[in-house]
Amino acid sequence: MICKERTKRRTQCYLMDPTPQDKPVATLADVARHANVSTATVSRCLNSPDQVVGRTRERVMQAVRDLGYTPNFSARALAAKQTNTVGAVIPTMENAVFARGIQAFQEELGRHGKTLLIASSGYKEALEEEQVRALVARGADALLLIGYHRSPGLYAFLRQRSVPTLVSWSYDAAQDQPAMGFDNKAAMAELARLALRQGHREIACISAPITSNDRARHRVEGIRLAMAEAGLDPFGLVLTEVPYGIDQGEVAFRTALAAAPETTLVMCGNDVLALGALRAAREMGLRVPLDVSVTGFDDIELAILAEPALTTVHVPHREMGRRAANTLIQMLNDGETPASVALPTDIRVRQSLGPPRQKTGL
Amino acid sequence: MICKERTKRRTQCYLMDPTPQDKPVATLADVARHANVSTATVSRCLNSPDQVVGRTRERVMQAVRDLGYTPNFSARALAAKQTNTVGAVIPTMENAVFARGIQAFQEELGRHGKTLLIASSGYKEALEEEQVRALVARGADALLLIGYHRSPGLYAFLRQRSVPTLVSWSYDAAQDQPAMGFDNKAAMAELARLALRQGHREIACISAPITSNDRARHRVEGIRLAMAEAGLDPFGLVLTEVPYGIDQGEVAFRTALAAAPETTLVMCGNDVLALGALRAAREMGLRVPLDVSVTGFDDIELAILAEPALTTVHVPHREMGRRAANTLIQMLNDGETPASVALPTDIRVRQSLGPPRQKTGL
DNA sequence: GGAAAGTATGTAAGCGCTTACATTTTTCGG
DNA sequence: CCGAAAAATGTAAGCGCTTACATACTTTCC
Repeated sequence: MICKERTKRRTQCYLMDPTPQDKPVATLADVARHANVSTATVSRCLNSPDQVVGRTRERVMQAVRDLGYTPNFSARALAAKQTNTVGAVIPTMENAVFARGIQAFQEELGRHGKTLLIASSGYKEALEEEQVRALVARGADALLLIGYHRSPGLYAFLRQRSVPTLVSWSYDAAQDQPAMGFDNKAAMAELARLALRQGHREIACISAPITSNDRARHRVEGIRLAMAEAGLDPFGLVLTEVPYGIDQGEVAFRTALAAAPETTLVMCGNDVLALGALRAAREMGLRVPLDVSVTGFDDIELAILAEPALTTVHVPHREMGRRAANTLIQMLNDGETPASVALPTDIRVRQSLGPPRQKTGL
Repeated sequence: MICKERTKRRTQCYLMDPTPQDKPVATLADVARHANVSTATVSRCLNSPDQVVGRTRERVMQAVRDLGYTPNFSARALAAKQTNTVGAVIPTMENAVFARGIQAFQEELGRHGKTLLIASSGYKEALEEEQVRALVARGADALLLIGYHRSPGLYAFLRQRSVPTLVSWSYDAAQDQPAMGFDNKAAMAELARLALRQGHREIACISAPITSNDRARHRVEGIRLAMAEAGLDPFGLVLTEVPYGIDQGEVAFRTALAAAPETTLVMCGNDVLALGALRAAREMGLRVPLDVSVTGFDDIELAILAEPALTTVHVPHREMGRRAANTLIQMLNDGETPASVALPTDIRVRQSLGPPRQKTGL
C-alpha cells in the first residue's frame, strides 16, 4: 500500500501505514552518513570516481551496496541540468519501419549511456507538437524527429531552448535543419523510372495523406517527376490518400481501380499499403503482376514473404537509427550543427512488378 | 550552442556565450513576479485551478503565456514525489505484437494524463533488471512487465519501493503477481488438440528459448499437454529453440526437418517464426499444408497475408494493452492489488494447417 | 455590526542531488 | 624536515517546484 497523504516528515508515514516495505528509500545523505564522508564525496564516487582516492571509494561503494541506494533521477536532473536522455517522437510504433529504426537508435544511445524517451503522435501534427514540448519539459537533452514538417513556432521553441534536434526518415538539401535520412523523392522517382521503362503508362498511387507528411509528399512527387521525364502528364497520376494500415491499402486499391480501371501499375507509398493492395488484388481476382503491378516502399521484412514478393525501395532503417544516435551524441558533445546526411536507398526488384498487360482490344 | 560549463549564477553564462537563444528559460518564480502573486498561487493555478479565484487565475495564465512558461518536470517530480509516468520494459519493439499492445497501452495512459516510458531488454534477463531499476530511479509511478520470469531480488526491490507492477502477456493462476494476460499454455494446447484431431502424430516445435521466457515455455508445455492427452509421448516433441526473427524460423525449420523428416506438423511459438518456417518450406519445395502443416501464435496482421494464410492463435493485444493501462491506473489510485485477468484467446483456422499426408510406403 | 466559518493567498521549508569554493591532507623537491 | 603545489574531501548554496501552515480577506448568520 502506498502512503498517499504526503506528510511533512517522512517518519510520520509510519504512523499511518506501518508496513515494512515503506521503509524510506536511501538517499545520498544516508550513504554519506553510513560511509562517514560528505555528500559531495559520495556524489563524486558515483559521477567521477577517479576524483576519489581508492580507500574512500571502496567504503562509499560498500555503503551504496549495503543500503541498496539508487540515485534519484529527478534530483540529479534538477541539480545537474541534464538528463542524459534523448527524446524521439515517431508517428506510431505499429509501423515496423519506425520500430526497427528506433530500436537501433535506442541500442546505440544505450551504448553511450543515454536513455531514450519515445512518444508517438499518431501522425497528428498537433499531438506531435505537444509531445515535443512534453519531452523538452521532461528535460530531453536532444530530440529525434521524423520528417521536416512542423510549425515554425515549434522550431523556434526548440532553438530558444537550445535543444539539439535531428530530423530523420527524410532528407531535403533545401532545408537547413540537420537530418539523417534519405531522399524520398529521388528514391521513388528511381522506382517509377524502372516501371516506366517496362512500359507502364496508366499509373495510380496509394499514399498516406500528403499535407502534413513530407515523406509521403516527396514520394508522390518522385513519381510525378519520373512521369514528366517520360513525357507523361504528371497529373495523370491517380492519387488516393488513405491513413496508414493494411486495410486502408486494400480499400484504396479498390477505390483507385474503380476510378481508373485502365491502371496497370499501383505504386504505394509504403509496403504496408502495398500489402493491402496485394490482398485487394487477390480478392478481386487480379493477377499480380500480370493484370496489375504493385510496388511498395521501405522493404519491411514481409515484403519478401508476400505473394508475389514485393518490388520495393529498400531503406537502411537500422543504419539510419544507429547513425542518427551517433550524430545526436556528437551534437550534444560539440554543440555544433552537423551537415545533413542522405543515406543511400536501393530498389529491390521482386515479383510484384512486371510489364503491363497487352491492350486486348478493350 | 550550449552553455556547458556550469556556473553558479546563470547570468554568467551570458559572459561566456551571449547568443540570444540562451535567454534563461522562465521559471515559476518569473511567472509569479510577472503576475504579481506568490509562487504558491502559480503552482495552484497549474495543478488545482479551482482553488484560485477567477480573476487571479486569468492574470497568472496570461503571465504563463507571455513568458512561454513550461513547468520543469524534474523539479516537479522531485517536489511532488510523483511523476505521472508509467514505465514498461518489453523484449523488443521490433516484434509487432509488443508494438501493438504497447501502442494501445500508451494511448490509454495518455487519456489519463500519464506518460509512458519504454525500455527494451532484447530478451535478456540481466538487461531487463537493469532497465527496471533505471525506470524506477527515473520515478516511474508504476510498471508494466512482460511475463513473470525475473529474479526474486527484482520483485523484492519493487515491493520495497512500493512500485505497483503488472505482468502482461502471460497469465498463470499459480502466480500471485497481478497480471493482465492470457493463458499461453491453454491456448497452445487448444491449437495442438485441433491439430491432433486432424491426425498429426509427428510434431515439431520451433520456439524462442524457453529458459527465461515463460510465454515460450508455457506454449511448449501446452503442446505437450495435448500430446499427453492424446496418448502420445510428450517428449516425442521435436523442440528447436532459436532467437526471435523470421530468418531464425527459417533456419529452425530446416534443422527440425533434418532431425525428424517424418514431421507432419511444425508448431511455432509465434507468427514470426512461423513465417520463417513457411518460407523455408517453400524453398525446400514442401507444400503447406499438403506435405507439412505449420501453425503460429499471436495472429499478427501478416498471418493472413502469408501464402498459405497462417493458422494461429489470436491474441487480443490491443485490448490487453488498454486494459493493462486501466488496471495500473486503478492500482495507482486505490493502492490495491487487483486480481489477475486472463483474456480469452481464440484459434484462427486458416490454410497452413491441414491433415497430415498419407503415409506412402516411405 | 461582529464573531465564526470559510476562501484566497502568502511564506518558507523542504525534495535529493551537484558543484563552486574552502579547507584539509598528501606528496615531493630541495 | 619544511613549505609549496597538488590531491582529496568538506561545506553549503542552489536547481525549480510543491505544500503545510500562517495570514488576510470574504461571507454568513444571529
